[in-house]
Amino acid sequence: MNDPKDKAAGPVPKAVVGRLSLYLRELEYLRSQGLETTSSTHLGSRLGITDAQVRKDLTHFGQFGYPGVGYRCRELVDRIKRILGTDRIWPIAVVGVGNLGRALLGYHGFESQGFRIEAAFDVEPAKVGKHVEGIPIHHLSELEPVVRARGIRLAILAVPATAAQAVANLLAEVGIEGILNFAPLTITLPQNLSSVEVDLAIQMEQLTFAVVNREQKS
Amino acid sequence: MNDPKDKAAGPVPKAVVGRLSLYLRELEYLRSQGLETTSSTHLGSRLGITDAQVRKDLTHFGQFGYPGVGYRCRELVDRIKRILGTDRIWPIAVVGVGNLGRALLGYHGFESQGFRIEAAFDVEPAKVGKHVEGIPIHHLSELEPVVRARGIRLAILAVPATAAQAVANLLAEVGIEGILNFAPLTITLPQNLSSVEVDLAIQMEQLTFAVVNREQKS
DNA sequence: TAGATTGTTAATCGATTAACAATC
DNA sequence: TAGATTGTTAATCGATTAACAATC
Repeated sequence: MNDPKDKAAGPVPKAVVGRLSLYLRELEYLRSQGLETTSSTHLGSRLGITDAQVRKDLTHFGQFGYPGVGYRCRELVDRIKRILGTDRIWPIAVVGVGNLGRALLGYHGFESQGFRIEAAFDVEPAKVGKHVEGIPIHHLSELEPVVRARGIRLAILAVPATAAQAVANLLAEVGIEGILNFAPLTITLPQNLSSVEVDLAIQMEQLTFAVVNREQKS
Repeated sequence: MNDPKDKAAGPVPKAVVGRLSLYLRELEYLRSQGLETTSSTHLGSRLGITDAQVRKDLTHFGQFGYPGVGYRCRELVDRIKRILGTDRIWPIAVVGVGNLGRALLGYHGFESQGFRIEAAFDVEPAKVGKHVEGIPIHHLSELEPVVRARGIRLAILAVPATAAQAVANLLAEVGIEGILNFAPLTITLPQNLSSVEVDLAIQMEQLTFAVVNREQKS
């Protein structure tokens, strides 16, 4: 059942996991184009990654390729999904139904990757009880029973920055294991809880830096 | 006017720029708490960054600190903003007014960091001509005149994946210099155009990987 | 077989950390 | 002054790339 080849031997650098997702995305694209096999060179080229890097990254998790042939797209997709944990459906809770939260409830880019938003939470009476995109909005006080009933392990945190730490604490209490945090601040969490930060203003700043400093590069 | 100390000598690693944004965010928080000075140790601690790293990062751009004293928060905020290019207001165009685009039009996390969404674009007749959050939605064919009239240099790409490359080409044609890309694919761009990718499904995958592989870490 | 491409080792490169003289 | 903290150099660590025998 659990092919040991899919388990990493040592600790895996974060950068490698990020590239794994890129490989997965690219492989799914290649498959949609009708390709059955690909090579490390081909796979990396559009992503700006060298062939050696692609092979090295994959060997963290086992052997996936066929010398002289390359990689079978379908097989590699399955393997990477298993490594990332997206070979199953993850029910998700969205906490905070403001502009961003509402958009995420309607975002269709999650489904195909194994994520299903099952419940939303807010504290505003005007929102509680309504449905958005078919997803029920519960009061935050309902968090624990809903999370338990639905087997939700991951949450998207889309509340205002001022409320983020308190809500994060609550998520930790009810046993949530991973948080995708859109609030623009560092939240402190118990170490048995993982988080990934998405700070949109910071992403924009990376862009302005690149634009402002471009002249020097060329 | 342009203090040469704010210019990097050599090329700056991408990771350094990312941390610069984190320092900025943390410094603004510290200021909101009433602190006037801080130290490399203090600044890095909440971010999980060593004092040596903080100092090293900053010295890429000049000397900002006072031995024995630390860094003056206000001064360092101003300096980092100048480095990132956010010491001014950047007018932004949002292209694609679906769920995500609409949320971004109402997202208030941009304003305080120097970004102002000035115009939105779509091709759906039902949307064109309307206003969302006070921002006018133009037809995509109006891109060039609006971008020129408003001095827009940056765009947020929030169109479906299938349209992303074509719209990106259009953005390049009208002279946009930077793109924040929410479409889950690699777009190819002329090299005088920078882009930053935000793929939400990939962020979720980083989270599932962390959750699924946590046991091994401890 | 010849050609292609893997997995892996060794070499290179770059980034992080430790240490400390200089400074306030 | 003594204490604190910087900027910077040298040492360490880790990640990327190059090269190539093994394999299909």
